Amino acid sequence: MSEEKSLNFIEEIIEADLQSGKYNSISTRFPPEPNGYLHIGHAKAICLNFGLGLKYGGKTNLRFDDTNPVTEETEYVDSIKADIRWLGFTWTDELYTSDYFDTLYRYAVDLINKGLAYVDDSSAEDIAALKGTPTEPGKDNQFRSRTIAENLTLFTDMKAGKYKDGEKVLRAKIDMTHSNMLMRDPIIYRIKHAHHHRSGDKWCIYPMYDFAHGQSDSIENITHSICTLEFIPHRELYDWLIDKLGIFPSHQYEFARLNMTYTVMSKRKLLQLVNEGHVTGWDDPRMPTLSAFRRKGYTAESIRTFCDKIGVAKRENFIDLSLLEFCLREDLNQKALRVMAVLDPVKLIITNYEEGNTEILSSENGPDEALGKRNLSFGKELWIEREDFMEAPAKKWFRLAPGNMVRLKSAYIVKCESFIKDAAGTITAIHCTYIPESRSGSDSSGISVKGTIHWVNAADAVTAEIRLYDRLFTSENPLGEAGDFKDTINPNSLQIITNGLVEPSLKEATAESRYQFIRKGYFCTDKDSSPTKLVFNRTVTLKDAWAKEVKKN
RNA sequence: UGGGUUAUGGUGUAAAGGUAGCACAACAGAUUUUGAUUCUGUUUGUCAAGGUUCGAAUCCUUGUAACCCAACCA
Repeated sequence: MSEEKSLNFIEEIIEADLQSGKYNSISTRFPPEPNGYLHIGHAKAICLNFGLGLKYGGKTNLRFDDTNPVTEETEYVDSIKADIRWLGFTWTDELYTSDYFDTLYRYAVDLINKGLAYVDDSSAEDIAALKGTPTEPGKDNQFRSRTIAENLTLFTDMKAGKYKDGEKVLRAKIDMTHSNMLMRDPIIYRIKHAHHHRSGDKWCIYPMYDFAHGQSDSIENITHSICTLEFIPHRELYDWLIDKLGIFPSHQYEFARLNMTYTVMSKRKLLQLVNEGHVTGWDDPRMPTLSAFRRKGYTAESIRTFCDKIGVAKRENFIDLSLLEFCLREDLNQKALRVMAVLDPVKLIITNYEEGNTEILSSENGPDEALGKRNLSFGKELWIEREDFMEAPAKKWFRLAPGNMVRLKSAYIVKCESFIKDAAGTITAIHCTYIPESRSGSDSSGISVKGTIHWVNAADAVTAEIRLYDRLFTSENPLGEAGDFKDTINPNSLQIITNGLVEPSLKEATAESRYQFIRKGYFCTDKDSSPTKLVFNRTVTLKDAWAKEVKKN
């Protein structure tokens, strides 16, 4: 029986609210600013918000928090929608804070009329100077005492475009000595003569986050507004504004954002990686963005499982990348078709196999019989992985070595008789004999070997480009290192193999098809791939007990 | 040194005064035509010090540590 999963603290709050009759149903929202691509940290918030909506039969809106026209673009809006859909969630309503600009403006006027907001002519520096510090209270300035009528006129003029950027701001009149810095008369409207991706040039004043977010939640009747820990200090202002405006009381709850080893999760830093060319774009498979994970071959299912496993709490966390990879492998192990591909080929010649002979062998497509079988051709000359041969075998080595026997996956047992080296010492061919009675499925040889290796038939192998991705940073915690986080960028995060050889069944591979290249890892067709030039991305390696063995010695 | 938030194995996350559990990681073994998968087992923990109690991760006291807050960003 499935064990009862304990509730996270937000589910506990919701169940209590539902039980007490505070709400009959709940509403949540996912509120990204369209100023970048979604990353794995957003996936946690998406799974939380949409998951809650699904679990408690409530609605979950997608709301673009687009109050800053200079950073936001339609490209980002589109990518965000695509990523959420890919993750497998459907929003109730697609909304934009910019659609509330008229309402928000009325709210601001309302605040002025209540004597709770004023227009301030100070410069940014002057405002900062009078704001005080966490340990020292701030001070009032002369603009704070303007009359309601004057404030109304000035604010109308701000809206009408009579002032330049930065000349004036509208501030909430709260308390310049408040212990919470955010309550020291926060700026709620600023002047920006900028083109907005949706409202165009209609506005030259834009509300700040604090004057838009809670109000938008309220307008949408969001019951549980979930955000990350750093917004805790904002909650007091969030509640203050809702109270003074007398609008629907949404409530804010905060959880700890996701941090993960070997990556960074801030949009600003990711943008830097893109702009400075450390990666090829937001969907470069080394990025922690959802579009990058998708391109690299991750399944949406695995990311959802991951988000479920990491839980939701209020304490700072630092999750092992290996947990994500575990979720991925667990899923891919079920789904990925098994095929053979040789990344670093060396020729294997079966000396006792008849010249020109070809036979068709059958191989399973995966551990699940439902995945079926496919045919493979086999002949005298094959390609095998260079690293599967060792001239002087190590301890516990059970792959190919002089005099050693291994099985060629789904084919025959072969014995290494000799090998050829060129002048530079590189092995150019390995000569084997095969055991005709050892054919897979009808093995009567009675021989058992410890090693099984993959191969492709030289007669019909197809060349492919194979991109091997590794973590982007060498440090577990790039931000924790002294110096710039970019100093820890892994110089070997991408290795491109141009002459990989894959079995011919892969010729028909379509974009985002997922495979397991037997013994090498999970791979997926890249969007750059075409029938004339196959390109595969390594999604993740297989667990490798041999590599560990080697490391130990 | 103002205010706020948080402390449970290496990493996450449970335990609502009553057996510190689960997952990942690590380690050992079995199975294996992928050194994969699967299976079995092992190691490791309540921030500290006091107190209340038959009994404390949980309650109380006093400390300690980490994180957040001084953008006309969100």
